[in-house]
Amino acid sequence: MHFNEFDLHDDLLQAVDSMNFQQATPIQEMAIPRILQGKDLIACAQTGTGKTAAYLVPILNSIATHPQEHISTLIIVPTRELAQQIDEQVQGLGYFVNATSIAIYGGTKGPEWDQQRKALTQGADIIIATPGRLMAHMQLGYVRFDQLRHLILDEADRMLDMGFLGDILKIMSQIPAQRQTLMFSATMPPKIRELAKRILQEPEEIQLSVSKPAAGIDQQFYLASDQQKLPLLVHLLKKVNTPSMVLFTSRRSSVDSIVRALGRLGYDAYGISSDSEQSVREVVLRDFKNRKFPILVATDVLSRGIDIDNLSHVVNFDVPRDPEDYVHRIGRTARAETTGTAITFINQDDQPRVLRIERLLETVVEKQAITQQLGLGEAPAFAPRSAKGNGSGDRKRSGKPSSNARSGAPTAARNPDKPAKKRSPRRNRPRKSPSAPTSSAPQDSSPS
DNA sequence: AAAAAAG
Repeated sequence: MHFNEFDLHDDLLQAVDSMNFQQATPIQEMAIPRILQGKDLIACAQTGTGKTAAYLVPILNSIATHPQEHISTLIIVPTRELAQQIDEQVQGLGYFVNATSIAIYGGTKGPEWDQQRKALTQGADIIIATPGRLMAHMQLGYVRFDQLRHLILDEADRMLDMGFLGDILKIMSQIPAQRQTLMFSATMPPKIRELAKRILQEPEEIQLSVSKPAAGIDQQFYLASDQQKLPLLVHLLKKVNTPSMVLFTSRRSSVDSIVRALGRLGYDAYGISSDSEQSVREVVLRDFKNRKFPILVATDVLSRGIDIDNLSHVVNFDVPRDPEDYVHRIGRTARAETTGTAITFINQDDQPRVLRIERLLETVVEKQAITQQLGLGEAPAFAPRSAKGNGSGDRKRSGKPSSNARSGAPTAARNPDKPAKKRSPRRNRPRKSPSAPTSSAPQDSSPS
C-alpha cells in the first residue's frame, strides 16, 4: 500500500513525499488507518519496521487537521537517545505541518531545563519524554496537559522492566481521560496485558511476528574465552572493508576498557553507556551515525529502537542475560529490509544463555570454534550446563553440542524466507534538529 | 551478576 492511499492531509502528504516514504510497511499499513480513526491501539512489533512513522504520521495528520495552542501529544520512551531520535523524526515529518516538538530528558547541564520548561508552559505540539525528567517538571506544577489528545507509550515492556510503571501511572493521572492511547511493545508479557487493560479503551490489537529477528541478519556464533575475544574480533574485522559496527557489552564497566584496547590496536572506537556524560553520549552517537568512526562500543542503553543507517555489524562481546535483548541488539542492523551481520562471542559462562536465545528464536545456530586455527588457543567447548529458566521441558538442544574446531565455514543461520530487498530510504531532512550542537569528534579514547 | 532513568 502506498502512502498516498491513506486519507492524509495535503501538508502531511507533502512531508511524507519529501521524506521519500512510498510503500507503507506492514505495521504502518495496519496501524495508520486505525489510529486515524481515533482508536486506541496495542501493537506488538519488532523494531526496524517503521514503527515510529506508523504512529507519527497519523498523529501529525491530527495536528494538521485540528491545530491547537497547547500540547496535543505526549510520547513516553525509556531512553534519552530514543527521545532525541523520535524528536528528529518529528522535525522531518512535521516540517510541512508546522508541528513543533521537543525532547525532554535529564542528564544535561546546559540551558535545556529552561527550554523544556518554556515548551511545557508555552506549548509545543508534541512532547517526547523520558519519565524522570517529565515527572520533575510536573512536580513543579506548571505542566498543563489539559489539551492532550494522544498519549503514546513506546517500548512499553522495556519501561516496565525499568520500573517506570509508577511514574507512567502518575503522569497519566494528570492527563485527560478523554484521549487516544497507543501502546507499542516488543513483547506481550502478562504485565503489559494488564497495563493495556488498565489504560486502553477497546483497543485494536496488532501482532507482528513476535521476537523474531529480521530476515536479513546473518547470525554467527563464535566460541571464545574472554582473552580470545579481542584478537578474534580483530581477525573478523580484517575481512571487512569499511565496517560500521556496534559492539555491545552487558557491563558499563567494560565499555571503556574495550574502547581503549581497540584504540591500542589502531581502531577508532568510542563508547556510550549511562556512565558517559549526556553531552558525550549525544556527540558520540551523532558522529557514529555520520560515519565519522567505525566502531561504537555500547551497553544496552542503545539496544532498543536506535536507528543507524547501513550498520554492517553488530557484535555481542558477551551474551545478554535477557534473551529478548539479543533480538533487540542484533536488530540494530538489517533495518529497513537491508542486510547485516550479527556476531556473538560465547565464553563458558555465557552458554546457558545461548540455549535460552535459541529457544526464543526457535533456531539452532552453529557454534564456530576457529580460535585454534587462528593460533589463539583452544576454544571453550560448547557444553552448557543448563538453560535455567522456566521449567518447561521443551528445551531444544543444539544439534552440535561440542566444538567442531575444523568447521570454519560460515554458518547458515539466516532466516530462510524473504529475500532481502533493499529499500534505502533517502532522508533529506528539511530542517535540522534545533538542539544539535556542532562540534568535532569526541576526544577521550586514544591509547593511553 | 546488569542496564536504564531525576539529582
